[in-house]
Amino acid sequence: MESQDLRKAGLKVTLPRLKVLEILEQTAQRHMSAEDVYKALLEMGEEIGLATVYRVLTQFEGAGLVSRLSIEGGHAVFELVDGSHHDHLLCVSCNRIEEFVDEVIEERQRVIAAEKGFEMTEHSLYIYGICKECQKKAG
Amino acid sequence: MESQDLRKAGLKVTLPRLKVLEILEQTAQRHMSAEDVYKALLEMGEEIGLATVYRVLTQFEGAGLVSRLSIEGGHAVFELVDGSHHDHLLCVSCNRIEEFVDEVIEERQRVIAAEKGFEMTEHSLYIYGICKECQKKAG
DNA sequence: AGTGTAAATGAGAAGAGTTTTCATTTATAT
DNA sequence: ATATAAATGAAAACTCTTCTCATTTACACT
Ligand SMILES: [Mn+2]
Ligand SMILES: [Mn+2]
Ligand SMILES: [Zn+2]
Ligand SMILES: [Zn+2]
Repeated sequence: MESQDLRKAGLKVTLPRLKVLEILEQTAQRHMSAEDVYKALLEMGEEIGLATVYRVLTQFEGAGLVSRLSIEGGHAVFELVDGSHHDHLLCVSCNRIEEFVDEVIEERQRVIAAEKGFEMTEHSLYIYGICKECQKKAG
Repeated sequence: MESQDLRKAGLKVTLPRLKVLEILEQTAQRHMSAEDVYKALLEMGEEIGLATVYRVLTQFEGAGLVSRLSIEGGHAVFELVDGSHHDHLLCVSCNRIEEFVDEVIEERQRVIAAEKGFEMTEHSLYIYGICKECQKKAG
């Protein structure tokens, strides 16, 4: 029951918020742009404005329910937070997104930040490339 | 003499291109937005349009003379390519940018891409945090 | 040096993605 | 039920960047 998650975040339980959560939970694609969410809502018969979708996603991000990927050149993409941090591989040809966790990289980042005297708050790591399927298609 | 670099890249040797190169070479700040370059040109007395600055920087990027950082939420930032690849640390408080190279991370990225069947074309890694100076100021 | 032609430029319009504004509606505490 | 603060929708605004198109420029070839 996600009404509780909303209340915990200090957010009123509204239809747009519940529906956006529902989309994020039930969608086949884990990573969705605001536009994707907006269209999924329309297909579901919910006429929720795009501005509201942006607002709600941003609030969810603030509440730690959702994380935002800022992909080079493109739209922001959102995904439900499900506990653990991970980074991403992106196919530049078909936009497929894969996830990975690498403790070696995570640790090196901490060391580098410490060496430079930085108090690390976060990091963003994207590996761009051509996925297996797209390599096949290209021959 | 950088006219040669331009010619090698198949670009005509024009005043805007020479001046943008000059700015990038002589500036104190290694990392500059298009706007920064534009303003530096104005201060130098060169009335070169912002659209031209964007065009020239994008062409320089294509020619491998310049690389572009896509920083979360903000403007793109450009820097002269000087041989080796490096990644960046960014202070979220004062926008200071520091550079680092870490072969362990570079290698792990190759391994991860290979494991996922990706042909890696590039990567982007930013460590966000608070720099030493800003930590002092904040107490 | 002069000429032709393709490329480059400047100014402003357009574009994409996202945020803001503001009048109206809604959730929720009383 | 009522009051009130918060949320919403629609459109406008915003920011950064690219495009359009008329004019200018670089440079290959006389
Ligand atoms: Mn993910
Ligand atoms: Mn750099
Ligand atoms: Zn692909
Ligand atoms: Zn700082």
